[in-house]
Amino acid sequence: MSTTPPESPAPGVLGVAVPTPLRRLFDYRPCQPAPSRGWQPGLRVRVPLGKREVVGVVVECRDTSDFPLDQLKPVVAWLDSEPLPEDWLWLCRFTARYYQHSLGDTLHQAMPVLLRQGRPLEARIRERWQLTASGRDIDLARLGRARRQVELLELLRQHPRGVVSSVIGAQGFTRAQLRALADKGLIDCHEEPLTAAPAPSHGGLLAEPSLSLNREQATALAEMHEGLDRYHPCLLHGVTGSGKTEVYLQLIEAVVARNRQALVLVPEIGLTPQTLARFRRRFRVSVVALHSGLSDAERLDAWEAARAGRAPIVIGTRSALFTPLARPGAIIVDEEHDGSFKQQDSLRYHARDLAIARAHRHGIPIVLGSATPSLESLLQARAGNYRHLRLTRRPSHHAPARLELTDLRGRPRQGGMIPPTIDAIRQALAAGNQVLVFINRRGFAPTLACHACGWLAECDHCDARLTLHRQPPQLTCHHCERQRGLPDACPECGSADLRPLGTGTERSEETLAALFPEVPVHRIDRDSTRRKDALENTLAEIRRGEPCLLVGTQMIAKGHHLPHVALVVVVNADAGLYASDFRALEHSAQLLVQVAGRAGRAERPGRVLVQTLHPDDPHLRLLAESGYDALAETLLEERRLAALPPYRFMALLRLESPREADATALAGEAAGQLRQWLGERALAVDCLGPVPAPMERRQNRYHVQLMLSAAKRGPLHEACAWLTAWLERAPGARRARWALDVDPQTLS
DNA sequence: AGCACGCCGACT
DNA sequence: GTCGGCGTGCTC
Repeated sequence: MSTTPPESPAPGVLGVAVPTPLRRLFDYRPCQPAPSRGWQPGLRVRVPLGKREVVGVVVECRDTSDFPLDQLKPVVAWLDSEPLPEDWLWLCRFTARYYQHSLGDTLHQAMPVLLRQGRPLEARIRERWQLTASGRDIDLARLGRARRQVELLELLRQHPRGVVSSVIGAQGFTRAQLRALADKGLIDCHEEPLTAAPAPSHGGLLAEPSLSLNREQATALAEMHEGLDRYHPCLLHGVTGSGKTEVYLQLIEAVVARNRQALVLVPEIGLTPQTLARFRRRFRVSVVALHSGLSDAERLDAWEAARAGRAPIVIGTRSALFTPLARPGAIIVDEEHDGSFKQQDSLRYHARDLAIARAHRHGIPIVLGSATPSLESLLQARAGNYRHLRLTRRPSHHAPARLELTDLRGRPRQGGMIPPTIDAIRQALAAGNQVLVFINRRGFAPTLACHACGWLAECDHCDARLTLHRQPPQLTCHHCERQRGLPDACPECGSADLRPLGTGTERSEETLAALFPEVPVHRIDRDSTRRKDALENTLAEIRRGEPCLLVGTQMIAKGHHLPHVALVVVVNADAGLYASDFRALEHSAQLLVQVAGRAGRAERPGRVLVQTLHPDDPHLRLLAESGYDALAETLLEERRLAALPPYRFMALLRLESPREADATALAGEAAGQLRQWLGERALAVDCLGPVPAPMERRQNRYHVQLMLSAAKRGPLHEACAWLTAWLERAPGARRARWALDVDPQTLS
């Protein structure tokens, strides 16, 4: 710190954000003594709240309160002497405001668990032992009979940069032996953070050389290089296999070379050991990965290292967006169209959108990468707000595999597949290739039906069919996870003629195993990969390249390189074609392209067979014949004509209650009040509803919604702010749970 | 959200 | 007699 902060008088009141859903600050009196550098926004404090004590964050320091001053409780204790980073605080405040969420709750979610619990924010320390000059020179014979001390010296001689005490302990040396050598002046130790960057070694930043770039990649990278010191959003729009990752790596290289940090966000399914390994192989500096396997302590270490600037490269999923950075240099959002960037409960933020805001605030470049960009990002690029950088070439020089639509109508199916499909699989296997069969439904069959009376197995708690599973045999609801045993007879008519209806991954696996007994069949879905490492083991087996069949859900479509797959079969492409959700087409096109991209990645062109009941569907045909970009243009135009996002902004008020009437009544009252308020101010915001949610009953709760939309964000935001304030005060608002979803990703 | 209080039904 | 169901209200 070069300058001391201007002496400000001790504030009489602290506005504290506490972890409750209430969208306001709670005021407290400062405690004695004050933190050494005075009271400042960003300090964590322990405060009394009702009957309990919670960890809050000071947000305002002032001298007045709307609450009676004599009723203010004092802060119990401060937990930081230095505030949490200002940028981080800014990001949380922006997020809370944009998504109409409580600031206290937002701050809590943006913090590692241990900070929420009041743990101090400091680097954990370890000891590193090294030889002193005399330790280096001494003749080992002079240590006499102290055999272990000699061995310890020898160990340290092999490691000129020192050895940490945990390693020394693991080798069976004792504290006493260390002390003895230290007392003789032969060794000494210093303390370093547990997450200390490896000492700079010769050979520079890279551990392996960069790959050479083709012209398009080089152009994209040069474009990014030009804007390293300013907000510079780029849409890196590159077909599968066009080398987006190499562009990311070289951008990161430039950022780290300037002593700045890079933050990389990947979809939930994209943070695979291979992805991580590729980053770690390339750089000599540490790559901090925030994945689900970390303990709370490791998460805090990573957060602290990033905040202190010791982590040059941070990579993680959605929540990693909230990692503080001491010297932000660039943000990369890979597969920016992926749905997992939007949190679907509680604080419903979109990490990609917040990443844009964050990059803007920091004044740094941001790269959104995708083979199938979201319509939102495409529109921004088209409007000139994002630089549109295209990568159209694949190193293998094949065009990406074409989708071949095959007509399911009137043909017999086995495991969901028609004879020509099965023939194609046979040929591909005979040629020594691997085949991927994609079905976006896990389980054996989507439901169980009575052939005598038409009864269907339905969930008691949701408006949904139960999925039939074979391993283990039971009926499961995929919406509430309830499980039931298989009935022996139809509960309606008593008939024993119960049959599976439709096809899931288990059933295709079974059919394929019977049809092709000579090759192994690997199933990859949430059920088969529940065991830890199961997915990685299966993928390792597949990468060996022996002919085999892969059956899986979208889990297999995303992120994995499967170079030996020559044929991809999409069992049913129709799910997204006629769904009620306006984004269903966009998402299913992205998924189809993603799946198709698995075919022919190595030196062979691949085939993609897409089975459909609607081979003449214009959207499907456009996708198959002209590709994603052409379809996206059409979809954009349709959205514009229908006044839907991204041409209009939306917010969804979701209400739920065990009694339908409670949710509907509250929604109706809120709608009435809001419409009146909108009318008085002549605000251009539409309010539709209350309408039942697409699946009205889930887990025995009834879901109702109110849809707000507007051509401009401003009025919509105002309406949302007013609505949440009204609901928070409304007397009957506790009869139903409610949540506002700004920029909803799905309407269900 | 927690966590209290408070008032009515079936049990050791 | 009390254990406990969830309606209602409050948290600086």
